[in-house]
Amino acid sequence: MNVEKALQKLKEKGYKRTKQRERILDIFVKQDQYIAAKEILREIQTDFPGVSYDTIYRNLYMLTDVDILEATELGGEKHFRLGCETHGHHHHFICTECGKTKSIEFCPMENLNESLSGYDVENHKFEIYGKCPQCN
Amino acid sequence: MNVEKALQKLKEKGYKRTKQRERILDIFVKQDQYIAAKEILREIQTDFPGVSYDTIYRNLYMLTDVDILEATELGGEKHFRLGCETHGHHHHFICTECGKTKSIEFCPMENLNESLSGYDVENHKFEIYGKCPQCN
DNA sequence: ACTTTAATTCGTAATCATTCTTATTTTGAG
DNA sequence: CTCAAAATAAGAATGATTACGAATTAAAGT
Repeated sequence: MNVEKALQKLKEKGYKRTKQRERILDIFVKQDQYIAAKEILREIQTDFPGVSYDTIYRNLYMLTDVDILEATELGGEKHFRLGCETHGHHHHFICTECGKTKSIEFCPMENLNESLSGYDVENHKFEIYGKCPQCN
Repeated sequence: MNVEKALQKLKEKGYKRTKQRERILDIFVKQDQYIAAKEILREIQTDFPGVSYDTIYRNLYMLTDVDILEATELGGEKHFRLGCETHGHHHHFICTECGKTKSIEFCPMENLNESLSGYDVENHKFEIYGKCPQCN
């Protein structure tokens, strides 16, 4: 996924192209890791000193909504990363030091259909935390 | 796990017995589900109108520390429940309606040791969300 | 290019969970 | 009973997130 492709997708959905949005997308395309809202803000302020949290959050949630970003909660803060489109459903190892991730091409839900009969499964979360080889 | 057993465990670790602590434990023993700090506060205030959040959090964290409670983050809020001592490491289905849980006696980490060589795994989270048979 | 209109952003205030601080109270050992 | 350590109360502080009115801007049509 690159910035232009993402903006194209947004256009199809009726969202406008703004400098701030381009910049936000740019950050995610360049960094393959989970990023907190405040880091996005800090990064963007170098170009747009006036951006507000409202703009950051509104865009992050919107981008997550249209499946350009993925969101997760790390240590009480929401973090976002570019969605992986190369493969289907999967999970992540997440480095608690640098935020970089490694895809885990395995979903534990495959193993336990029968043990949840009677339950309406809506969602699940499987994340592995630790230090990546670089940070270790 | 019952209240007396828990208090006994605390005594062994050098923690004192207080009315507030008894009451907190009581709530967890009676409710087999994840509970947010504010719900604990509300419940306790019927008996101790003056309890502060400080007391709640201090105790919840302490009880988690000594493995009497388990903690997880649900929707940006920390939630706690009585630890399941009848079995070892396991995971949970969590009802998003009532907070009740069902133990999942299966850990996905067993399946992927080799794919994470070079990574220092510190922790993991596997939770299934949905509606339990009663709420469904 | 100009106008219109709705989307978007800015600036700031409000909210909510959690943590911190200080003074006071309680517990349990001796 | 006395005392020191532990625990609590009360409220302020913090930090992430959300909300909102006013101002700006993108883009679609004229």
